[in-house]
Amino acid sequence: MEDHLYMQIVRRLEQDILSGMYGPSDMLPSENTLAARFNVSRVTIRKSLDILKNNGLITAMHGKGYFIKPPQHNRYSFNFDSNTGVDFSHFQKVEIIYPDAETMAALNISADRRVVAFHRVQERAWTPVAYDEKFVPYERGMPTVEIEIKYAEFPELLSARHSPFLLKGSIEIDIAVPPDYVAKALDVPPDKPMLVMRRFLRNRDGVPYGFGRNFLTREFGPVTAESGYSLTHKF
Amino acid sequence: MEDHLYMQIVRRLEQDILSGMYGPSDMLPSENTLAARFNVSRVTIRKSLDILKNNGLITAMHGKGYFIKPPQHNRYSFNFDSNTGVDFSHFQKVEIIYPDAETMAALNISADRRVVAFHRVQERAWTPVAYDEKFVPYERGMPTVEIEIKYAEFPELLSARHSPFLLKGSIEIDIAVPPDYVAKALDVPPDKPMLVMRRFLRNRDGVPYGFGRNFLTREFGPVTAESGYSLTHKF
DNA sequence: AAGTGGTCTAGACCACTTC
DNA sequence: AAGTGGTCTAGACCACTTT
Repeated sequence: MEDHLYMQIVRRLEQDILSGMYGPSDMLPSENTLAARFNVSRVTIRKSLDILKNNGLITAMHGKGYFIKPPQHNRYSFNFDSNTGVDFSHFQKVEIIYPDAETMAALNISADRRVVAFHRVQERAWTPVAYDEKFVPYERGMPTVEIEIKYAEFPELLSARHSPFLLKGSIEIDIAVPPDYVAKALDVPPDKPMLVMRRFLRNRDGVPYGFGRNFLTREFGPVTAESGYSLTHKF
Repeated sequence: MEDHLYMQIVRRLEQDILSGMYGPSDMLPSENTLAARFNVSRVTIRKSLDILKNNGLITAMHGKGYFIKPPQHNRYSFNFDSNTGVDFSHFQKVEIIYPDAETMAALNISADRRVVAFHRVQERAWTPVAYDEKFVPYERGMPTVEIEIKYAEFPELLSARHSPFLLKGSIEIDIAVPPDYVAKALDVPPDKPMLVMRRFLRNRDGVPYGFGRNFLTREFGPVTAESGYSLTHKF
């Protein structure tokens, strides 16, 4: 338990709000009222209210007051670890190849430019549930493939060589027929569409740095995302 | 342009960090140093640093200092509006029906309990690209279907009747064969799997309040999500 | 001991809203 | 004019890390 004043107040107000003490779009007591009630300075109250604001419980209106805010259900977020829902990551191979059409487009490179490809099968309970492949443009003077293996993570591989904090990531969740080698490795029938997560890493100027595909079997299950408040503690 | 001191400082530090002035896991100058440099009080500097902290650019270590934080690419978020990527929402019908197996499970109700179902086809450029259906347990004393129509949004419908700030939302993105009436309405071949987003609304105790399915055609495109810093302004 | 971030205070002034 | 949130200050004390 945190024993800081502002945290106590945050938890207290959280409880009050979630318990329905205030109706939707009701007003909270003013900063000065709250400061007096909790016997703290206005600065401390403001710190508490700031946290509630950031967590989406309330919004402040200048000159009016603080209002209860219904949870927003239009922004969803989910974790992607390339390890979530996976017991074991069976490394397949690293190779330097000419990219397929999709990889070419994703990395914005021409057909004669080769890429380093990392392949692995992801298992759960000794059953393959996903296939993950990552592509990085191959550059002369790159460390040998053997050395790359220990950087086989993505984007960690890139972080080691480029300014990591310049990178922006995005994911596209789609449905696609996997390449034959993926279907074979996952032991699923070919020509059957699968859930696929395409990952893109770009720098701030939009220049692609890496591209990855993650094919998920039925056993893997759906991709799940959540919305609503973020609370400082559970009830 | 904001002319507040703390915002000027935030933008300035953002630029410095993103331009690569500090290496990864480098230290920022101390609060006192920054306060002196920008000629503001320590409180103001802390407010600026707090914002950078919340946006994921830095982390503070007690007794040590502030450190540049590489962007995290394991948490992704996306918008779901049931209107994004859609021009026009063609309302199909509202009906009170007995639920299918999936809806029964999602709403945790028995087979003899009826549900109110809302159907609509979502179009882009006069072409159907998605089918959206929502299910709510039917209760005696509910307003008539005609009245419900104006609440045909989801979860707004529920918000009006239940404590809205008690609701938690989640989405499952999956691949599924649509029901015949969906395939027909979207003019896609039956028995072909589609991208589907299942939406769940529960209260804080996990009790289901609403369930929805959103079938996306190939024309709709992938679901896209983003990771990385959240910046206070664009460069 | 010196430096760092973390908490908290009392008070000033401003901008906005309501009466 | 009174009340509200928003910005900013100077200063105190604490907890943690380094030297």
